[in-house]
Amino acid sequence: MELPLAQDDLCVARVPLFRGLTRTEQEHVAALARPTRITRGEALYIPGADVSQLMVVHTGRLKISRVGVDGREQVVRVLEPGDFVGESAFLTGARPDHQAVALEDGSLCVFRHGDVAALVREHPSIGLHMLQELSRRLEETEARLASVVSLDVSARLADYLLGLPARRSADGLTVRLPLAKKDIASLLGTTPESLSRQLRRLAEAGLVSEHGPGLVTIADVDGLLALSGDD
Amino acid sequence: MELPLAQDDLCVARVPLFRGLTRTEQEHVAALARPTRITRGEALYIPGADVSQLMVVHTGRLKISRVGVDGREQVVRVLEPGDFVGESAFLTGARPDHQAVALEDGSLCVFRHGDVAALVREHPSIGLHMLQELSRRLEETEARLASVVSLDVSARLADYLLGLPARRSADGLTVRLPLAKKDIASLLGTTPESLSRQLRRLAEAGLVSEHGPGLVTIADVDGLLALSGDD
DNA sequence: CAGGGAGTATGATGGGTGTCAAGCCGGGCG
DNA sequence: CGCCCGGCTTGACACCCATCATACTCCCTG
Repeated sequence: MELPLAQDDLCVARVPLFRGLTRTEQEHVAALARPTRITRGEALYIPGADVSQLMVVHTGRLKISRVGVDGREQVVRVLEPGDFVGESAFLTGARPDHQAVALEDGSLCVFRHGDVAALVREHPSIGLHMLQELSRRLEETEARLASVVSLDVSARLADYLLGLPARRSADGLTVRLPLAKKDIASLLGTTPESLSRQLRRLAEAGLVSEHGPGLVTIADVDGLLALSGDD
Repeated sequence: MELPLAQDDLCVARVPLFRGLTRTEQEHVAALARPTRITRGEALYIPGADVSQLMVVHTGRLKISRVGVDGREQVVRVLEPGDFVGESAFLTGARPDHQAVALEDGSLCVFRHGDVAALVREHPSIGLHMLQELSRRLEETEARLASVVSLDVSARLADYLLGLPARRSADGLTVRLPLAKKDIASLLGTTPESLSRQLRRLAEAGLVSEHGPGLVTIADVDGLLALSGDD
């Protein structure tokens, strides 16, 4: 019984949702969590499913996406460790119009909605953290909407690259693309073809260069900044 | 002292945020509210302002919009009575990158952030209602993002018209456009010119017709549905 | 190891729509 | 009352970008 307990503990401790709780409170929360393994490509739920749990990502990443009437996929968001899904069913009772797929093997902490409701009432700070997270997501989505409407693909791509975690390297900053290019294209509201073309343009202009699988080094940060929404 | 109290009371009672509270609790909340009048065209706050209050719309409507680097306005959302703004500053401490302008004369109930925090801790249901509202907004914004990316202007316009509150009339359904057409265009992620053209197309196709100021009657609901995202 | 599917790159092409420009109309303010 | 500004419409034009098609590479699986 030692191992699963330790797992729960980790899950609860790392998550912003439960930050600020005392050790004992965290243990109480952990007792309600059901740890679950996920394998790459696995669908946690599909559109219209009855999601009755709040799922907190422990390790691995999830891709949330819609599928349009024509079957085309639209990436909504990518969940990293500490992020959660399933709150909207919990809050509004609505069925999701999107799906969640594991991008890689990983693990989740799953809570039943009823337990979450009790936790929120017992520990208002959990509700406040959820509010903060939803507010952050809303702002991010509004920003993406604005950029799709007002910026062309190259500007959105420049924005995206500049927003990635970067590492100093010999000839500038090096970033690792966290997603398949087709998914990045979808996130940016464009197609893989357009993304490929624009990335080549940036390379031809000497602003960036690609080496290897998903490794991009930014040679001219100011050049990219000028292309992007500026600010 | 009777009149202002009655105003506060109304404000609190009508708002989903404070639904489910007992009479005494509502009175307690009302005591913290500061009623404020707004006049058409007045800016409640501008980008970068220090918003230290949660504002609940009592009467009238507000337009939330961003202004791009080129000065072009992008409508984010329209607030109706019962809706609120200012929660993001309260939750994350961030300055807004958007502005709020009154679409018409009206009134607000304003709460100081500190009071809101206390209220949420005291009455968890308030926090839950805020969560529900943010979750709803997030879903709406994600839906708009998806539609801008995957639907053309005519489909978005059809969607929009079908989503408006309608009244049965002689030759179909009649809706009243709740916004200036330029604002509707912005909301749909397009330009006034394109909106005007597409609306004319719908009229030429016999699907809709315009009479008077912002009055549109939908002659062929199924025709519009076929144009829109279907479902 | 060979097959196959998915992801990606590149080219050609057409269409939707943003942009610029001009004109119209209505309402608000002086 | 009449000016004038802002919203709206219509037209012409260009261009970005989605689409279709093809080909290449890599990884995974049988």
